Amino acid sequence: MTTDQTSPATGVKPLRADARRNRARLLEVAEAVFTERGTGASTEEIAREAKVGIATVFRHFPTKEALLEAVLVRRLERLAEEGRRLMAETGPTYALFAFFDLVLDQSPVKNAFAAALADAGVDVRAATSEAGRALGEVLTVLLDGAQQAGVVRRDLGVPELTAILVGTCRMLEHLDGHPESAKRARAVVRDGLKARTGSPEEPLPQGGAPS
Amino acid sequence: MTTDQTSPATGVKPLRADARRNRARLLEVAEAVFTERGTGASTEEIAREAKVGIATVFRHFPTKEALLEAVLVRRLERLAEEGRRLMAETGPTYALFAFFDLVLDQSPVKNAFAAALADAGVDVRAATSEAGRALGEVLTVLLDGAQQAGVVRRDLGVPELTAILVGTCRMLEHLDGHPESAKRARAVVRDGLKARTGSPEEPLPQGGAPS
Amino acid sequence: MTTDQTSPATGVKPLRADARRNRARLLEVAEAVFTERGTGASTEEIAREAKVGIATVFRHFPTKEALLEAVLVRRLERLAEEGRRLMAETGPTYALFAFFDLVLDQSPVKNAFAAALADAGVDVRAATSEAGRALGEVLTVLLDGAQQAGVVRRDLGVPELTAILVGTCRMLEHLDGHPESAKRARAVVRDGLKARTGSPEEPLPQGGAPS
Amino acid sequence: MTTDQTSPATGVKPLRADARRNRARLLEVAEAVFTERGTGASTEEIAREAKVGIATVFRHFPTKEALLEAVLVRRLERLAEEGRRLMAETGPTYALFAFFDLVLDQSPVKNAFAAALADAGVDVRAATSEAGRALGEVLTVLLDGAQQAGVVRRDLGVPELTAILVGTCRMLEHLDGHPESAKRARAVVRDGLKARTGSPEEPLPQGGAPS
DNA sequence: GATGAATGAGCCTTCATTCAT
DNA sequence: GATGAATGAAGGCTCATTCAT
Repeated sequence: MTTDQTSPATGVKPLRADARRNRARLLEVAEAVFTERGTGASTEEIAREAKVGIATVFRHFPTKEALLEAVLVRRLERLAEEGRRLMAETGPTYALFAFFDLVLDQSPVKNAFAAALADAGVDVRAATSEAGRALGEVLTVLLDGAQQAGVVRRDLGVPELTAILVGTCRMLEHLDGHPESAKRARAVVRDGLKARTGSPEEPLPQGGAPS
Repeated sequence: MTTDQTSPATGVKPLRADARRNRARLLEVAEAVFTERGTGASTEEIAREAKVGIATVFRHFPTKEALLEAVLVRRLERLAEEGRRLMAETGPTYALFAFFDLVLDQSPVKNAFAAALADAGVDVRAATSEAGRALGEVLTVLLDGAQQAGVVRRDLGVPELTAILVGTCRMLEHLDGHPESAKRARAVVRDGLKARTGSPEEPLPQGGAPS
Repeated sequence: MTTDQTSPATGVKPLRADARRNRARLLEVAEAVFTERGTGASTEEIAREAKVGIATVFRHFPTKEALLEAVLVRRLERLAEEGRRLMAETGPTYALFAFFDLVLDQSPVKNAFAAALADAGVDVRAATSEAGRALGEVLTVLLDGAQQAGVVRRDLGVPELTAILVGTCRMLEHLDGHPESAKRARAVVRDGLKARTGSPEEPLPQGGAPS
Repeated sequence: MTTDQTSPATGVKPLRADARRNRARLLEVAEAVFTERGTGASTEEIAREAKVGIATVFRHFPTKEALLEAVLVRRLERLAEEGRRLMAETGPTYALFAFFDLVLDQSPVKNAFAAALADAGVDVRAATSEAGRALGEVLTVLLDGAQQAGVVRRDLGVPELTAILVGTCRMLEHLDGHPESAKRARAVVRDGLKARTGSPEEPLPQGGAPS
């Protein structure tokens, strides 16, 4: 489900076998390179690392920005998938926290999830994208579950949740190499998310911020 | 106190009047441009915006990185100053939260405090720099005060605090244009910072401190 | 022999036809431009003269210095080749003088052999380079031959020879446009090279060697 | 005679005391810097080393080229003076060789006499300059003396002599750090200059090359 | 007359993107 | 469809030279 390859209704001509392989490898490599060297990494470097001619990159992704977007989409898709999995495996009470941990546990350097989201205004489009919406739905389910279970304060919606996740990524990035400190910073956010006993927050109004 | 112009003992030759004006304007403009367009903004653009020849920029800051650093230092100095002021005006119990609010209230776009800190490895040097150390001291005082007053959990140190501040900036950046959501995200962090165990009697300041 | 195009064992990927053409043209043009306007000539000018985009120059030679070095290497290679040829065709007695004449006969303007050798410390690496060593060997053979034949003083080695050649280039450069004077200056050096003591019977070649 | 300062007939307004001092120091420093770092050394560096504002340099020498020329002229003047001295002290037989040695003994690095002469076409004007002509006359005397004394071949004129001197500088520059080799190279030139016994060269025609 | 800040042209180099093979 | 060479627009930085103090 991650990469559409044979879905008959997409209207996209099915790629040749090698082309599909190239595309997949490119995405893989691009993700690695972008997260390691930042989005400023050169297209040529990605091509080299993927052992592909530069022109091949541009055949698959007409623009560097398109490549970035594709990488982001893949990430969002994967996150949505993992969210669904956690919901099923862990149950509503803990799934949200498990999801948080899962995202944050990715090496902070590798975790340019945030960076990718914010960079170059790509996020705007990403939010409206299919993948963005799908992830939004998953997050909604996770959040609802946790709130129903009474373990997360009720005044939060998906937009806040996303922002908090992104911000926490940044925190940990800043504390890279200091695991003890990182642990404490995470505790701060986790405790802040918890439903506060004896202070019933007003419920969320509908429709507010970007997902 | 920010710009020495008559201090007799600094050892730095006092700049000519016009030069000082240009330098100041450059820093101002550079801060604006860097925060608006990111640190990738071209030196030439800054020169243009400051109505100055490109060489003038390089006369004042021999390197783009030097310019970035200068902007950052200025910011750190300002923050330290404001921290000191808040401590004096607001008292130890509320000063830390007031400082947080003050930092976060700066237009999130302008608040590339985080970005500047993280970018280009500048932060490393910045941390060791005079300005970084000064700010560190102020933060220490603020944090100690709040912890002594029992309003902030005791397992936090300045590094965690800084990271949390940076991360929260990011959060709000992500929620730019959605003040209600931003308010809630801030509440999450604020609550997370509060001392947890057995101190329900200590009322937390609501939405900042009296100023 | 100068440019390998089909040699199967070089390990360097054979360039595409057009690329090879460009590379060759670039070297040609660069040699001309550098010798005419000095090594300070701009890369852009070379690109323009070669009717090539500036980036093409940098694709072939990642650095201006690399380009300079390539030009120099080519020169050294050519010289070594000609030295070998002269040795074979002219014989040990006259080959060295013939080589001198050949080098000096190149239009003095074009003869920045010296300039290239001395400029920018490139010479250091050049001397250790393959090409430098090859030329050194050829010179050794030429010199040995001439000394064995008794036509060149025995207190000279290759280093002195090289320096004398370079210096004589400079002389002639200085006398460009005045062939009579140049001829006399050459005679001075030639006579100075001759074996001095007790070998008057060996007649020196007049004005070069039979070719 | 080296620097005209009070000569009433030059038409140049006599400089203020400090101005004259500055001019002298500038020439001194410029000579040092140019010979050490090459003529590419920046004007600003010279100003700094001379402890003078950059504008002062341009007040005295309206152009970098003008400065270079002035340095060269000073050199030529000094050389002429030393030539005269040697003629007087050493006598016609040895004066020319002494002059050669004197020039060549200057540290080859410092001996950008050649470089300066050749660079930027300055030499052309220099040759026609007062200083150039003066040096030419001295050289004529030296050469004539040596030829009359029978220690230098008769087919040489001043142009050839100059070129040989320049070229020999280059030789030694190339052999910098190898005094033994340098000594041998010098011997080659010296021997080449000597009158050859039993091969009476044809006398020089009048008027041939630049001085 | 001295100073040093300002200037803009120019240099080397990089990079996303297009074109010929 | 893949390849890699070619392209030109920037970008950071330097330097001779001019201008205001």
